[in-house]
Amino acid sequence: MTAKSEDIAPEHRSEAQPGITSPWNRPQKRRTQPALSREQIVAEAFALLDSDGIEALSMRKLGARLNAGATSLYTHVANKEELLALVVDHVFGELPLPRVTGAEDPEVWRAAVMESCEAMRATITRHPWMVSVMGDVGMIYLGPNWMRLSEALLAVAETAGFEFSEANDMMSVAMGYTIGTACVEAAWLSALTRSGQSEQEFMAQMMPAVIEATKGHPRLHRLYTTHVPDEIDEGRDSSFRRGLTMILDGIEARRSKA
Amino acid sequence: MTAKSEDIAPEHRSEAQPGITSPWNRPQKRRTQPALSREQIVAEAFALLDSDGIEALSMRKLGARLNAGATSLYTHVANKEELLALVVDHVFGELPLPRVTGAEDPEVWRAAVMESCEAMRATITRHPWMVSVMGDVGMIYLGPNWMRLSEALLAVAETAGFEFSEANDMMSVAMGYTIGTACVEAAWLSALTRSGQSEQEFMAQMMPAVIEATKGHPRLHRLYTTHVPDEIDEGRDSSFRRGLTMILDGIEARRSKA
DNA sequence: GCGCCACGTCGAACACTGTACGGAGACCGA
DNA sequence: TCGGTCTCCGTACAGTGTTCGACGTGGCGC
Repeated sequence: MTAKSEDIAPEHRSEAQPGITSPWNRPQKRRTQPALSREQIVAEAFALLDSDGIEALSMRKLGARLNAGATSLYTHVANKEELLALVVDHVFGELPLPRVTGAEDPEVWRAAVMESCEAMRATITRHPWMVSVMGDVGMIYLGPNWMRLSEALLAVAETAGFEFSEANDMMSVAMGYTIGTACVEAAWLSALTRSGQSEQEFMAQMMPAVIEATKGHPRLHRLYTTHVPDEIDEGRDSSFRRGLTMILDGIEARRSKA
Repeated sequence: MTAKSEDIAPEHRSEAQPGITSPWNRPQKRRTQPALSREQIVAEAFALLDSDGIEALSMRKLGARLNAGATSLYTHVANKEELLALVVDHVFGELPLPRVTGAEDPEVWRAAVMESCEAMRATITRHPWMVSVMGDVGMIYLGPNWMRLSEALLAVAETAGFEFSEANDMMSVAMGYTIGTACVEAAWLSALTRSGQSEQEFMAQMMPAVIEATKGHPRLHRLYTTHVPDEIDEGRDSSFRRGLTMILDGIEARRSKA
């Protein structure tokens, strides 16, 4: 489990009693198998990102959490960017795959796409550091979990009767909207988290700046002062769902026209 | 213009001819006004980002390009994050505002929204570093240029006859889709740029990995092997436009139903 | 004219970062 | 028993963002 002193409790490490060798501090049976693994590293990086955010993830801190040296990680991971790519795909692994069976029914495929998009959005907003990461990591669209999800969505669209290129269009529109919206929301949420305040407090504190900034912009002024406050949290959920519904309407209309 | 030697051409700097004082190298009229300005710094950061990418932007390098010390920047900008926020809004300043007049005509408002979204997407893909930046910078939605644009889009929707909250929904759907799509594209483009190859070369080199990754995913395999190659560049443009059209269809349908 | 103060600039320093390199130890097959 | 290979990690390097204090200058009150 640990790397520096395998299977020995911390209080019995050789550093604690230098020079003396006893049955308790003598390193025994060292490393029959690698102490670190890629999965372990990715999982711990994930946990660190979730608890302390993106700026807290350094190779040294991650190594420390694994009871390992910073440079040990490089035998399992090429560099930090690759690690981040692995973590992102790991997160996508949390997402449930949409059900394909029965997708001939418009109600069913719409619900399937809707659920997938909502799950994706929930995942991104639950792990707001993903927004920073996705910008730095160019290639995440070849990760196994992302591919599984894409394939399943294409299968849903195909079963629903979409032409191949239509299915592709549908998927990129729905996912594009989902990712864009979720990223904007996540940026807000991570600013919120960094401030350490509740959303109400944060907005109250932000209010003077908002009023100043919306000077000369009556519609935005109205939007920020009257519209936002009364639908603070699930307002975002329903807004997202409304948008996605409109998009699916557009997709369906286009198909029935053809 | 420069900080170390104001208004003296580079070839006449005192470092070039140490000891000798002549009318050309003698520092004259030192600093009647601050040598650096926020606008200057933002503009130079913008240029540096465009030419060398996000990882090349450091306070020291930026200072050097302005013939100034790194720490001098901090009198004009609180920290790097604030600088990035300023740069992002500076980029949004490039965007043309949509024309509001005549937006009662469905053809007109659709074209206006379309043009704004296409301009936004073009800007993000032309400056791919924006993707990395938007993740780190929480608060960019109070920048003057972003506000100008949002207000104008709301005005278009209002003129088109949308209810206030409908107008807001429309804007967030269209912009969410645009930002999401553009970010995905920009991530690809910046990976492409980093590789230093043409898109064809890059894809050819990537092909084995793609084929490996799409094993067991027949639809993705077909998508990546037959669909992409023949629409390499403006394929993305037309794909984006198709998606946006479908979205606007959905928006319009929802409105006429109500 | 003189003194003073505020302001913009910057060198040095601090605490960190990612990662290349080489050594050290332990396992496995011969 | 002897390499060879694999994993781990201490050290080191080049860089990062940012703080602090010093320094020179220009403008202002007197």
